[in-house]
Amino acid sequence: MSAILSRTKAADDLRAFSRSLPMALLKAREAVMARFRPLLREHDVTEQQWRALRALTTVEGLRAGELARLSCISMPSLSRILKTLDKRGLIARSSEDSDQRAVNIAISDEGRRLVARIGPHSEQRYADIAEAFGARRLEALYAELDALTSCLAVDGEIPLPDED
Amino acid sequence: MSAILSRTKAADDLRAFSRSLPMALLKAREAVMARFRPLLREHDVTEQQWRALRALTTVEGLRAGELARLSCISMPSLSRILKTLDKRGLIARSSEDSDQRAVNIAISDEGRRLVARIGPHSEQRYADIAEAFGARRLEALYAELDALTSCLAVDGEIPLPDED
DNA sequence: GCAAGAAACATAACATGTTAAATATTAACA
DNA sequence: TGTTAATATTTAACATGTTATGTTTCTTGC
Repeated sequence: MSAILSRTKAADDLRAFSRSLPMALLKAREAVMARFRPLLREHDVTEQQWRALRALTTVEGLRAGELARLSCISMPSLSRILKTLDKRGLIARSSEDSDQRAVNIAISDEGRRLVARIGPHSEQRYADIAEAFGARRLEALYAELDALTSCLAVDGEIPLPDED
Repeated sequence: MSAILSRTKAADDLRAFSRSLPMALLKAREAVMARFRPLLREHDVTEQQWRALRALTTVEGLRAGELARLSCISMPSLSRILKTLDKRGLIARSSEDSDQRAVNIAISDEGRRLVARIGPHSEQRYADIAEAFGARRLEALYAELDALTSCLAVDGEIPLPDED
């Protein structure tokens, strides 16, 4: 019976372990990304490269720090990613006149074409997810995720974009 | 006025961009992990090492593949992590008699002591999050995340642990 | 039994995450 | 003005994620 008891205890602990918030978020993200990764891979861009390019299509001429915040990529990673995107001719970098430290980044025509090629497919996959899970339900999940994020945000932290 | 128009358009696109499910999940996860990382760092374990150790306390004697699934770590990563944990004397590896390919992994006494030291603090941070966000609300979020994950799971995919 | 295929891990190669430190430039201020 | 502190970005070092491939060990069909 000790065997049974310990087995039961193990099962309970396991359930507790599986009920970890970071892991729940990780699994959900992984499930979502599984729908996008093949598409991005077909076009030889990584998830992060895609996020950066996508952000660059929304605002012309971003500074590195701004891009990092918008695309949720850490500066060290972004620094490497920009090097790659630059080599591939998908972006252009230029230093700012008013502040020589700053780097201005703009998407190139080729980068824009790449986004234009991938974009529609990405939107389609996104629509598939919304349909499978329920559009309304998905909106509610967004709201809860945003709430959790801002609820846990420390003062010095990056806030969510204004929801005016 | 063209400037105003383009600015408005950019703002709209930006909002659409920020409304990306992968990024919402990423931000939420990041906000949560920000509460745990300092603790883990204090004890010189990474997030993934912690997940592996924690899983190993729930079931004695796991095979590598099982541990990978339970802790949501890919086999290549786990392979490296186990090497590290082994070197640090936190786990023990042994080959299985019935199947020479399989590797049995067990947490060591020292590993168990480490988990015992960190565990309570981790639980405390977890409780803090539950209090800040609302315990009930957090449970609901779990349920939605699990639902999203299984909703998007492809057939060959790893299912969620049984919720009997 | 044995050869072909599957399974369980390990390794390799490249990209990214995380932390700390370096570099260059600007701002602040005594 | 010159020295110090702060800012923007980069680089370094190490750990992990992702994909592909290698290795060993079962399994299966013949």
